[in-house]
Amino acid sequence: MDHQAKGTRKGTGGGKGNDVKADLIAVVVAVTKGEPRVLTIGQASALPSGPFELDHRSLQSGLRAWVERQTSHPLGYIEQLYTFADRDRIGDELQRVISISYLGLTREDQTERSPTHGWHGWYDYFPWEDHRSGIPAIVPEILMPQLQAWAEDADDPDMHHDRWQRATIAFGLDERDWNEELVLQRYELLHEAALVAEAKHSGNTGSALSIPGRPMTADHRRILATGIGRLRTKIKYRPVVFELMPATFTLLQLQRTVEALAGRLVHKPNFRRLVEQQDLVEGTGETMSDTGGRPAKLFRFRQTVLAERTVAGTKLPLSRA
Amino acid sequence: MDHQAKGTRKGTGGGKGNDVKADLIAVVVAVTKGEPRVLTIGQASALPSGPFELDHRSLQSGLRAWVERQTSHPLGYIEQLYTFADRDRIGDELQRVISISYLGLTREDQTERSPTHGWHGWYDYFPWEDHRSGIPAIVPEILMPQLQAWAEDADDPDMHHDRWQRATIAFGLDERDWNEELVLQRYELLHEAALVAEAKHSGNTGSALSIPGRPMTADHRRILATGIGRLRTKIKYRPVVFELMPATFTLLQLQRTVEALAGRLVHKPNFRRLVEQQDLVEGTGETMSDTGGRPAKLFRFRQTVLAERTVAGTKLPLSRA
DNA sequence: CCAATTATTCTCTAACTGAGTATAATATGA
DNA sequence: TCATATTATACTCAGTTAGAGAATAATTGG
Repeated sequence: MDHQAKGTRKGTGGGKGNDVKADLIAVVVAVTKGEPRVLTIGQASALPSGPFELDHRSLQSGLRAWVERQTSHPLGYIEQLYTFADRDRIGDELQRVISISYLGLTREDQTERSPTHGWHGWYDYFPWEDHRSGIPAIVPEILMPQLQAWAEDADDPDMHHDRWQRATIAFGLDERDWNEELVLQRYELLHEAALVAEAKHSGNTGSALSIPGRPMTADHRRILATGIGRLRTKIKYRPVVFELMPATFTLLQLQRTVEALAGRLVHKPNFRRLVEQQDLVEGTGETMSDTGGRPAKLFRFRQTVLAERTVAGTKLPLSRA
Repeated sequence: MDHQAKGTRKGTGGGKGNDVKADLIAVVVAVTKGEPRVLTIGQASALPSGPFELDHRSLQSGLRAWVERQTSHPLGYIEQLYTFADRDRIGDELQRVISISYLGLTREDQTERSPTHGWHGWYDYFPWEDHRSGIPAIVPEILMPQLQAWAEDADDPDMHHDRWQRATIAFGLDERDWNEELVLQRYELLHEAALVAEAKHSGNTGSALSIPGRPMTADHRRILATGIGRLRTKIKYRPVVFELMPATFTLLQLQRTVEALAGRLVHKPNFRRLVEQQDLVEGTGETMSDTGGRPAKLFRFRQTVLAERTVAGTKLPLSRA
């Protein structure tokens, strides 16, 4: 009954039939005591989220409002991640839901502890992603056999080959090395192979017991994977670790934070060299008497770097072993 | 220009008034005869777009449907860019519009020419972005003086300094070199300084005549800037140029395409070295008698690379001069 | 055949990376 | 007190890569 919008909109326009709900959803990350953690609500199984409302000034401010309402935790740096509109996000209504996801970085507020929200180590959700102490046992012992079985379960040889190749690429098998950025690819592969709890459409082949990692509501774990992947990529070329560090810190603390995010260790002397060469930090003059050993100099980030944040090339060395 | 927006306010069926319209909008790029071009509709002043509808299977397929309906041009590779929900995207209705933008890569169909759509060189919209023949005159002669004036127009010294610093970073002044990826930052800077036609809120200081680049509807030019920036970043580490090339090509053609996108020239021998070292291409055995001179070998992309597209590190050398 | 033009291959140097070693400054405990 | 463990910090070195330029090859057009 209502078409022919004059000028403004072409095709099917003014009708309510195509209206959607827009959800804002946040992956909020902090690193506490060398562990990367994510802000959750409910039983640690959901990310903070809520509808985009008319009185939100922008998507960003709407997101901030929701996170602060649900967790009373203020947000610093945020950046858009991805917009989803999957079929399986529709409830029993006919209406669709669009999810606009964001990545946020903060420092964890150590004082307060609330029943409405919590911080959880992100490797609880992705145990195969932490390679700081070598390849986690779960990879060769559980994931690879299951993925191989899944590949062999394919209909034709081409599909078999394709599945297995994707697995080897994603998990860095034969000759290839582990690429810590492929967090999303790995999760989606496991999802496709029905090895994560969220994938329970068709016949679950009794492998339910070996399903790895803590699951989340709806597609929240996929969104978390997106956020982790983005952050792992980003720390390599933009100085965003800042947002996760206290005002002053030792170089080892900085290194441990990077390692926590990347899920792999870096070569200490090379790390220092790069950080100092790039003038990312400056000494405060003070030192810190840490856990036994020579006291470490304290550093802070240089203001200039923050100013040029949009541009600066902050190559952090992420080497093997 | 308004229609009798029925039920769009508080009582949309099933909704509480927070429903939104979701628009899909596409930056479709091709490179023809060494010029990067973008697919437009209308008077070359709008990008293909349309509402996300209930019968679209996904955001991607909805976008494909709209582009093909409006331009009868099929899309190959597409990737999500960004989701906007600005105030100024609202018409005079109360309802909001969310724009989900995508980047698409194709080859231009040389045969057909239609009145409903067209291809336009993207440097028409961003004349300051093409540095293939050195710094365009418009930068030192028009943009920098205007930006300086804008900086000096600031309220306090801090703001002055901040504005000018952003300008020097974005346009690669004193000591810094031009960073071709900062397309969006530059456009937003010019927008903020009211140097582009789209920024006509407050008093336009008579500089209307010198406003550079062809404007677009609403914020389409900003979305185009986002797409160009993303593409310029991406060609450096992922083999996406493929999508823009014919089945076989010479190495110089490949180089010219990269240069067209990046808006800067590269060193020919180094370019070849990198492309060949990485096994991106393989010779077809044939050669091409080009425009006078030694015939060039023809190449095609290797299948393996396409398979590993998600992972491969395709470093293209983008040097100065 | 000569000049112009483009393709292709090589060379050289500076910079950067990955990895390992050496030295310095503190705490701890025999 | 002094050796030892522990962490911080500095230095070295080989292999690789990046930027730039030179040299050679195969054409076309006079």
